[in-house]
Amino acid sequence: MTNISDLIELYLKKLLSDSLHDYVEVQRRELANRFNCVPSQINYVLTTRFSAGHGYLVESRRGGGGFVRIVKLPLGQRANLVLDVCSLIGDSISQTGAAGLIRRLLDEELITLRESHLMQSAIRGNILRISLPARDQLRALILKAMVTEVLRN
Amino acid sequence: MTNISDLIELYLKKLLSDSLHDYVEVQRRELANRFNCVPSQINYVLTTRFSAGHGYLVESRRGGGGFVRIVKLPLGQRANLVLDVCSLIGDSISQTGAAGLIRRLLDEELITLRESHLMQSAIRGNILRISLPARDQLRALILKAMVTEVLRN
DNA sequence: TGAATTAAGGTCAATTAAGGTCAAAATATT
DNA sequence: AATATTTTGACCTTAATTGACCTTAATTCA
Repeated sequence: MTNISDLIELYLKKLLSDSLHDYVEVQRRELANRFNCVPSQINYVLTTRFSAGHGYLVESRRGGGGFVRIVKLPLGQRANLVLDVCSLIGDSISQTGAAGLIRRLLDEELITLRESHLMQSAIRGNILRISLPARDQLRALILKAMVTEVLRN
Repeated sequence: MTNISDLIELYLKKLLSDSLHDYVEVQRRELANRFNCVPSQINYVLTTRFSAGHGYLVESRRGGGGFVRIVKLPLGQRANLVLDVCSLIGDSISQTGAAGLIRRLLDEELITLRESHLMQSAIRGNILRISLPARDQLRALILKAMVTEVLRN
């Protein structure tokens, strides 16, 4: 791991975790200077390691007194997301209904592929072997517990 | 045993056993240079001697500052692990028993923290609200399904 | 005030530095 | 001799680094 980009990434993440806020502000020039690289390498690091997909938001301002602000987006920002999903589940849900919902969470990148598999496996009909009205109710309970767990924070 | 591949294999295994971690990082170019062979011979050694079947995991990165990381998988991380864990669970398991097992999977880094939370939430007693002998049986079924899902591959 | 200057940051393409694949040739084994 | 394993090299893909040129904002000064 002798490349500069990784070092810059680490440095910025340290700044972020040391910060009292959920963001950090730096100067591109100053940073480039500190790491002995050209300024555009900072942009390279920002786009390859601090993209929205990585959970970051980068804002900047040019000109005198310019800066680069890196904001760490708390995962699943919307506070009522868990409530929304839980009310979507209700107190009874079919296996296909549950599958579709888990799929949506995956598409929204709120859970990983492994997590989606994990959740699917826990609520399959051949596992929850009890008679039908109760089975869908139990599935709803388990699914809501898992969603609440994984979407919080 | 005068072929280069064997020497490279030995060299890498020595690096691994000398390492403080369960992995070692090398540069393909550098290694090829050290053994006076073409870089692709390193790949040959990796695929013939450090495959998953041999209990190793190989990751790599291209480009500047690229590397090859060889991870030695802890014994038993292979296919029969699922069987072992499942027989450990049996056909009935208490909540504390399940919690301990999930904790162990986490410690062994077979699952992530989030995944462990996910699994715990799915088998809690207040979720599985049915009378007692049946509840532990249901928990065993769910847990085995989840473990099988997440540990395969 | 308004133009010139200075001080930032942005874009993009070229270059460099890795690692990957695959199949042919060479060598060992059976 | 036939088969399996090892060695080699040509060609490919990905990631990092660099630099030339562009845009925007603040400051200075005529």
